[in-house]
Amino acid sequence: METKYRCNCPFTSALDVLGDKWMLVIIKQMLLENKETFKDFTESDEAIATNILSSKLKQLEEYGLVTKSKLPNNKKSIYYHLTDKALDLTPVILELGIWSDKHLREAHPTIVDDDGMQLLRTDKAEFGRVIEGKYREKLAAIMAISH
Amino acid sequence: METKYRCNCPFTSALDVLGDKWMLVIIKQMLLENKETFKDFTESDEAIATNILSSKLKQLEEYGLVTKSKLPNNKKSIYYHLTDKALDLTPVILELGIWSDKHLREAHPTIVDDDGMQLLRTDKAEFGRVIEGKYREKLAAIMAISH
DNA sequence: ACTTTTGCTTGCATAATACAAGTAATAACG
DNA sequence: CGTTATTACTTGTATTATGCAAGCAAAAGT
Repeated sequence: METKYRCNCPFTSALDVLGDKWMLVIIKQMLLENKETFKDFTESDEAIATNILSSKLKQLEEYGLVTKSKLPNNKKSIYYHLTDKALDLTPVILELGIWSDKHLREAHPTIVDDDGMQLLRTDKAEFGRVIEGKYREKLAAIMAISH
Repeated sequence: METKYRCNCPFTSALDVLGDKWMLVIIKQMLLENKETFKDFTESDEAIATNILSSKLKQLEEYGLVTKSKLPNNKKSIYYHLTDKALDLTPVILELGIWSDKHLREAHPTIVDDDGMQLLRTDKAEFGRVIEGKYREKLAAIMAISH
């Protein structure tokens, strides 16, 4: 893969990497929904096809947004996790959620509105700290035992 | 057009609307680069094809992100502008820019780094206020004379 | 041993995007 | 007034991205 950047605009360049149907969704699933393995992703609500998932995970790796590891007690499963570069996309994802919460409910009334969304609405920074903290904890645990 | 939302996740739903190669780029061009007419867009660095531009502008209208107007002294040009719903995407666009600034320069060294980017880096909130303020001013001027 | 699970790949269908050309309605110019 | 240029598109075709179904090898479970 060799990304063709459309131009020198930083905003457009970000979208050259992330502007498709799946990249940010997969990152969100890892960050917010504890998805770690191939199977986890295939079972998610978004129902990504396995060939797309496979190719997107490869792209994410090439961009340095995702790394893989195996756990010693499980030779079958591969664990995917986010790098710091991907964790720095947290604000982008949060802002998308805030916008969605405010503007998409009219067209799409069944969008979830749980405690998490309420926290995001009332204290975005705290929401960000909480999820990033949780993710880093989990990551540390996995890294400690993976090889 | 009838958007198929993949699921009830607010983040994914935002990407059902915005997650493609062009939607956020066009919004950015209007917000940050004073693009207003069909011609403006075709002449931009991103070099969008006219058929894509046409279909994306239609989508943006249908989503309530863009409206059109004509100026009394010009029967040829159609002026496209952002709605409040689209202006609320400013934080998303800024966060994409911040991420790009921090992480994409290595892979794509020619990304611009001007006064605007410096302000974005050092004072995101101020950057947001400035560009949104400027846009609203311009919009008010156009609205005052359009029919 | 046999079956199931996991992490993929392959083949084919459809949808999104790209490129080139053409068109109708203005507007500008001689 | 007639000719040319500009603007906002559409149409046709090629290429790329995504979707769906099936298959497959390695590991795990029974």
